[in-house]
Amino acid sequence: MVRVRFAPSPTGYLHIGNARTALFNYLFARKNNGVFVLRIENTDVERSNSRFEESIIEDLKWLGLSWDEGPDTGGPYQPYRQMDRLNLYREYANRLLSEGKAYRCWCTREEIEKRAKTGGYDNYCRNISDAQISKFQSEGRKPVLRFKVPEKEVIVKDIIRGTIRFEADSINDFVIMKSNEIPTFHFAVVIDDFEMKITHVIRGEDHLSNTPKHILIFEALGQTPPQFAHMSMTLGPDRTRLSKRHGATSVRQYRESGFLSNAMFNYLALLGWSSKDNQEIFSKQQLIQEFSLEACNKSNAIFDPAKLLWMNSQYMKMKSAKEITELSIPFLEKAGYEKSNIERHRQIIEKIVELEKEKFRILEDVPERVAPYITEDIDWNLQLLQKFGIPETSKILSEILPEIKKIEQFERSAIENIIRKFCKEKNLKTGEVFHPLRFALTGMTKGPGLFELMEILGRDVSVRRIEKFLKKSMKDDN
RNA sequence: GCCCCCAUCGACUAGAGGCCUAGGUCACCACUCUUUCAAGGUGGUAGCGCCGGUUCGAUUCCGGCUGGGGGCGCCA
Repeated sequence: MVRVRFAPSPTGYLHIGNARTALFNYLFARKNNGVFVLRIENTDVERSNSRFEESIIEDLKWLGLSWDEGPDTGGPYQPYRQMDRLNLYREYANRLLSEGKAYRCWCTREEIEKRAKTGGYDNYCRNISDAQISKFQSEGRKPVLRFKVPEKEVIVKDIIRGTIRFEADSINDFVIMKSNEIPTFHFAVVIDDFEMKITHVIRGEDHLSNTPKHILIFEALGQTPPQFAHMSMTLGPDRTRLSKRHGATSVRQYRESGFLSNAMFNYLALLGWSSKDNQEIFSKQQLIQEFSLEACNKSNAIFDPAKLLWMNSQYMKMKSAKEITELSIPFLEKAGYEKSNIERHRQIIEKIVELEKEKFRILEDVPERVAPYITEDIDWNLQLLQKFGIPETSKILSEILPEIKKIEQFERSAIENIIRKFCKEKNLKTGEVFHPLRFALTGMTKGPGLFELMEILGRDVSVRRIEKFLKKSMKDDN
């Protein structure tokens, strides 16, 4: 039975890179009918914050990465939390201590730095006398527990990278229990991974160099290490680690600017993994079907928001107008429209969305294009009409207005007939009429087809807007 | 400083010795479609880091160099 885990530390929002790690774990678990575990690694009491834990969980859910297990609380699955498992770590730590595989170290950071020229700790406390220990104790020092690293070469067998050897003396005795009796990452991960019967550790390459430490702990505890798969890292455009200065790097930020969960899911899967047949758009099911660790790329990948944007536009097209409308509501509210106003215009919004759907890249694109249809006051920026000439277009509009008023069935084909007839009679190019008309009606130089647009607006609103526009353009002209 | 990983268009990648005149996608450019903005269609620019081997033949195998990334914390 395949069992994998995603183990974020709640020290910030869910990062794009972490989300990708979570995704790969998830895909691997689902592909193999395995179990996906979420474990919150909150042993850094200084930096951990439950606020971040909550946001990470929300974002994982949003991405559709659901986990399958949790501590026994009776309710829906909670994640495992390391701070709830301290007794467990202490138990194993004591065992290593009593077996002589770990020892107490009393050194201060300053002392270590002073002694060691390069590299880290010099294993000073491995063999100190009882007298020294009493002295340290009497000074009130709190010891840490260090792992006694055996002198042996460690071989890491990695699914993605193959076999990697680490020299015998490349690792110093490292801390496994801090002086506050909380385990360090290296220790807690190992204990949890075998306690949770994790079969495959899929994580970022930044942990590759730490893996020998982990393997050594597994061995000291008489456990067989899980299989490892170290994924390439996600970098920013300047090839350095993706970080805040690269702009939006959290899942949350993309979510809030109107990216679709499925698009993000799909895009992230393509970062460091690809199918053999050039396919780029995958449903979640297809991704689960096709995914394999062996097909993962070894080299680091640069996160490209432009391709994400394209991917998102593809998913926007796939959604129905109804869905897009529904999803847009928060963005319309954010753009300043009252909830009641949005509800009142719901049908109209949906119609516009239907017409404009393939033009949206993200949900945040919706409000602008929907605006003229849910608000009364149009703010005409006459500059935009400059190339047609304000006086000329005003003349055309005042001439066509009576014709529009006369249309009985105010629906697109009737409107089209009248307007095209008008163009012909006046010997005008269609563009000379269509563009000013669209502008007068919506205040925009872009939008749906003119006739569809007018049908949606209705005769009353259309007439009123043209009249209002004429009034404004005359005034500006003088 | 020591250790580890990586190396194909600007980006994501296909390629697992001859199928490569290096393929696809994003971005970019041009053309096209068109009542606008888009979308779409067609085409284009652009890449195997360098030096040695191995081989009849290297993008593909080996070594070195260079470059990039990561690790060496009482952070995870």
